[in-house]
Amino acid sequence: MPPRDPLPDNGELAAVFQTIADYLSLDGASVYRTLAYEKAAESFREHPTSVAELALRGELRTLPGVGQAVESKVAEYLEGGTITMLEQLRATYPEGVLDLMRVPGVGPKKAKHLWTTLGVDDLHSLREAAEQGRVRGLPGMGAKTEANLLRALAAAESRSDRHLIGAVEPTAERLAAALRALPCVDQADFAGSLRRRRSTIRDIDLVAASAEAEIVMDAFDALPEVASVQERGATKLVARTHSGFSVDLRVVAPEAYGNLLQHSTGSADHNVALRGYAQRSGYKVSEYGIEETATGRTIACRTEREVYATLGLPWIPPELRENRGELEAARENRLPRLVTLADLRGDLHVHSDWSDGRATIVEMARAGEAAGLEYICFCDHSQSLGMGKGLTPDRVLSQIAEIRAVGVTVPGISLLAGSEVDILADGRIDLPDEVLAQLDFVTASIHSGFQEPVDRIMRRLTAACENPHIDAIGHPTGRLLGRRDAYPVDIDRLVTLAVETHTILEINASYHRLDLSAAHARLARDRGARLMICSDAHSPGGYDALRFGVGEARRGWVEADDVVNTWPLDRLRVSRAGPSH
DNA sequence: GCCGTTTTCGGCCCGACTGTTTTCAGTCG
Repeated sequence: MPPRDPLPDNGELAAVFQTIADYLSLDGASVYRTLAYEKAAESFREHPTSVAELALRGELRTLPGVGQAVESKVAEYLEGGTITMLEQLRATYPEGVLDLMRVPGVGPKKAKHLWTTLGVDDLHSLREAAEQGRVRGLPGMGAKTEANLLRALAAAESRSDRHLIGAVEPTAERLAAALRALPCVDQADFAGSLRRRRSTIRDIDLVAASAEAEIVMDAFDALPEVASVQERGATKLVARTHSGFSVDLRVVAPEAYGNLLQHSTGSADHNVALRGYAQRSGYKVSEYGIEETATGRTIACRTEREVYATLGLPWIPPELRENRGELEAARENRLPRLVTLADLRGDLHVHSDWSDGRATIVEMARAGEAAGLEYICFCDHSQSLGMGKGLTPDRVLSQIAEIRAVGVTVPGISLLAGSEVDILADGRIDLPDEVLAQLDFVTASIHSGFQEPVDRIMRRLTAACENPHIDAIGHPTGRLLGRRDAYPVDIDRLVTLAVETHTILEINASYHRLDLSAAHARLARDRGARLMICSDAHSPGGYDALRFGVGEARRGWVEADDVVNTWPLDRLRVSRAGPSH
């Protein structure tokens, strides 16, 4: 039987094997077996080229975590679009039970129990059961569990229809590139919240410059990533991609491309404010041009810069367009000189396979060098991190030696030895001071006790900031976008503390975190706190995340000098030996 | 289920925390 056409992409294969893993955990399979399927899913997700083609060439087992069982299941899926074992699991458990496991506090055991004893088979029936007080009767589940469930469900619902920027951007980039490749298209870009670098995005806004809107829209409709077109007018269409994103495409004549790009980039608040400002200066702004009210003359702008220039303003970076003072700043010529990706000289938060990273110190060093970095700091987890992967004091000392040794063999990049040390629930730091003192740079993070009240959390953060060996606080609020809210942090007090103790606050660039958030980063920066934008890379490709961190920082009006990893290493070293240490 | 100079079986995934317990199961990182 010939393989399916078109071949499934890596994301689809990863999703299939992740689903098998989820079902197996529900089914009570061995943890190792479940983990094996998860590992295969991750391998597929991470692989840069087509996994399906790799399988057809018989080379699938070159991927880490793929053995005989996974290989034959991929083959089965490529042939028939289905896997017998998965179908059997589907027949046993309603698909909605898997959703239950994504609610914080519900794992496979509770999900299965909720289903077998209460008949709860999706999020909706879980909410009903909790509201009716039926959950608290189950063994191991009391009134508090029930209340936590309801809170988690409410939080999950309020963020349901937004996607993470890192999940959306590759699709948006491919679609924009496909438009640019059309002969009748002069220019095309994504606009909207994605261009403003918001951390979550509802839909993809695309704009194209062309005199042939019909042809552009026909071609777009025919793209392999486009699943269906819901609405279509003369210059605008709304479509859905196979990856589940909603896309708005607007086409305008090249003469007015700047107007459309500006209009579609938004935000709505920025545009309302801009139009008000324009009106007072005698202009009317729309996506088709700027009308001079006195003469009725319309000025079409090919570029966005012309739009702002026509109104007597400098170009405003998209990340600032939220009506949070950017118009006043532009008018008074005091827009910030926002930090850029090119400004970053180093990355102070990188993992290796010494803890939960997937690559060796050499591999991470080479990849950092290839990413254009001058220095990186290995901050592997300390002993309390689970999975037995955190480093004991002895292992930390061995790792320091290894980093020094590798540093000699990879001369193009400076390697620092650090740690991402846990701030334990009682405020203790997970490594003794004499070990911390050996390290070049120490970041302290909270990885447990998220439910604690704000004063307990603050006591822990205070202890970390006041420890002279600790240089930075990692992902300071612990939020996981779309999955988990921040633990309660009094950000005002944390920033004050950071300034007083010269502790750096991280903007963790992983698009699952982006923590500090833009709003918090702006507060920190206004108060003179030092920041760092770090990838938290766990693999060679992980440095890619830096651009998301830069986007979040720019939304927080952060300039290069506010960010210590834009500094040359010498300046960073001097500062570490400075007054606070 | 995967892996391998400790090698074809037996490790791998441990410790903290929460909420419910009267000694611990489930969840999370």
